[in-house]
Amino acid sequence: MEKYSRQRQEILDFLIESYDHPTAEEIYAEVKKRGSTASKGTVYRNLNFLSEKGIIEKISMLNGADRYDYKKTPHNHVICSKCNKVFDFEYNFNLKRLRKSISEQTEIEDFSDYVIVQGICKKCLKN
Amino acid sequence: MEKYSRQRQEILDFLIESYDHPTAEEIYAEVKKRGSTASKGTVYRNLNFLSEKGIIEKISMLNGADRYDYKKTPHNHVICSKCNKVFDFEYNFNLKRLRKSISEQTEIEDFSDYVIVQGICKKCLKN
DNA sequence: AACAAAAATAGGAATAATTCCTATTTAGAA
DNA sequence: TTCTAAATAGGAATTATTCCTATTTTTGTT
Repeated sequence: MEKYSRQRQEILDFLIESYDHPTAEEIYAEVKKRGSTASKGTVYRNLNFLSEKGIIEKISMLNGADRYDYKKTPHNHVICSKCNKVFDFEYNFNLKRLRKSISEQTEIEDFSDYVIVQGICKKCLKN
Repeated sequence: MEKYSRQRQEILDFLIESYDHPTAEEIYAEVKKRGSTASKGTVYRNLNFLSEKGIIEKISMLNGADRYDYKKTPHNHVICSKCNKVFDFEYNFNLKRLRKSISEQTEIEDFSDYVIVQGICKKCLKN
């Protein structure tokens, strides 16, 4: 019996059409611009709600604010540790084998269906 | 011409013998306990310094403070998204193929030599 | 050993990101 | 339409981290 408030829907709608992994602040600014009454607290609460439900993904950054991504099709993330830009990539990890290996070595049992890699982007390499 | 101050050395020494990916706060508390004069600012400054040099790794958390890890031998991290515990694991990713694939799909060119996976640990699954 | 310059420190203020609080409003079920 | 749980607004509070500046330390040079 989910109560989907107007605000929650507006936040989700924006994420669905976003392709650039916005921060909570950016999401707040954009939905406000579009006329939403959502407060900052509401934005954070809903981002957490949606990511706990597995509808969106919260991406933890090495520096600066977390970013959010609607889970369209399964994909992985690679993050530039200098400028914080997040890129999507697809890759056929052998997930079954990977999970087996991890659960043999650690206490982790339930897995995300994506992987995170860090690196440095072309632009930042030049500077 | 590296200047390795006493404080920097104390911080690094503690990380070298740590196996549990402590936060800056925990590192600060522990080196203080051992008699270091290091201030919190110094701890943060040195953690950033050491991770920029590639000597330690800064691990970005989904919630709560970042964690730090001395780079002993190359290994990957899997993080429990509930309790934030970080586990090490080894896995033979085909890094060459993975990197080629990522750089074909994104702007990333320079890569970290490890991968991050998220999941939920046994203990948290029970609750 | 003494000196100078660059680098690093202490300690606290400032900032950034996020969560928490409470009175009010709203969504959805009956 | 009414009721109640859930959600909201808006701001205060908290947490994590960076920044600031006067002082101290380190290291290379004599």
